[in-house]
Amino acid sequence: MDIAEADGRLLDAAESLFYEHGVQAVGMDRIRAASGVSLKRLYQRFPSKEVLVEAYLRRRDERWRGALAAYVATCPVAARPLAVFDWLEEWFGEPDFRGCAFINAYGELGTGSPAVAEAVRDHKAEVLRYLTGLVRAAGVPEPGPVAGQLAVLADGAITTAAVTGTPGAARRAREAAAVLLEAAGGVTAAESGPVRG
Amino acid sequence: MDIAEADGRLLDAAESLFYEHGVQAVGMDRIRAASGVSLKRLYQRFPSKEVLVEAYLRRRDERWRGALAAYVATCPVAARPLAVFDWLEEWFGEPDFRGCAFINAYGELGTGSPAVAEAVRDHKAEVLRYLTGLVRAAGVPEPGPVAGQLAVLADGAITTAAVTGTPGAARRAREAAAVLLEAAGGVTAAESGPVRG
DNA sequence: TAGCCTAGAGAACGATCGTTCTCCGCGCCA
DNA sequence: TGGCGCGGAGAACGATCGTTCTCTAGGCTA
Repeated sequence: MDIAEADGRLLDAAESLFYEHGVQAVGMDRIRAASGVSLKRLYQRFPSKEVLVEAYLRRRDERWRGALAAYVATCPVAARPLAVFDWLEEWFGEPDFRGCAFINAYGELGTGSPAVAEAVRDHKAEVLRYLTGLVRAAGVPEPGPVAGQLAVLADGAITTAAVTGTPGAARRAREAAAVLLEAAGGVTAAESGPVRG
Repeated sequence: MDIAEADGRLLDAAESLFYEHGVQAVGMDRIRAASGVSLKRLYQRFPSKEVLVEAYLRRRDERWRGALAAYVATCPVAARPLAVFDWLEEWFGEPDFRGCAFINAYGELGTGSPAVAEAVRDHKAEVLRYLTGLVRAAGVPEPGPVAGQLAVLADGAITTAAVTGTPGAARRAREAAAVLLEAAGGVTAAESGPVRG
């Protein structure tokens, strides 16, 4: 097993275990068992648990935003801001959905680990940047405020869906986003039609 | 020290420590030290950490909703749904603000503790009930959907404010709520004026 | 004043944590 | 083929966890 594969296995195991059970509830030995990588190699590649947690968050950030962007890119430009919420609804329906990995990690470790806190802030900032681009491309003249509102709606939908265990919050957030986009933009984004349902 | 005072001191210590550092990062002995209540009495009143955590969440739920309702009740009926976000903004500015205690606890313990998960769900359900009453009293003919949207906005604002460390998300959420209320209601709730600023 | 119940202080217990160390077996180079 | 070094398995270490137990001091009743 080369280094790249070991890293991949470790981060795969870390992601599924940390996301499902929380960071503190998962010991390093459990990650060794799930990954099949020895403890020695684990500590060679990630010299402490905090480093592994940060690496887990940063890789998840890239993958999560990549999956979102790939879905959204299949929609016409004017429909893309609302398509974000369609993608969220699909995500909420997945059996292992457990809320926002970043908010969960921040709540658990934010005060104790500056590295984790920064990774979480970076993720949220990137998402806001991405949403701002979508809103601007959809024709809203001043995209900043609306993108911020959409980001708040998305975060709220994620946490609500996690706690209730149902994906309904995505629909409510989508409808709210449609109203906000129509109120703020010169384009009738809300009328561009639901991508799903 | 009688039982009531011991309970109060234990829950005070549990709340400040669990909320600031997370549940798993705080040991029972630290709660003993912060409360001044002996370990023996602690376990007499709360026979396990999970019981203490659930009691902490349920007391915080009552206090949190009580403080919100007390603030909102000082505003005219039509302005109350938006006053919720003014109260959030004040809360976000407090130095010990650390996000939503319930979402944090759920992210940390939700999959491992059904009692905690239920306490979190109960809290969110009570908040939604409260918001629905506010929206109905403000004259919106069908308050359910809008109240759900406001709940999503509030949760999103809380998590965004926690991660960014700034209270600006409350303003964005308030503006979004104003648009949604005006779009849905027969009353010009958005025009009832900001309570602050 | 003598005996008993309660409560507090803190040691003790077994488990588990993050991290390091030991030991052993297998593959590479002379 | 023989010595060497890297990697895996897992024991070991010190710390800390949730929980229980021991010991002692003090207030109440007879």
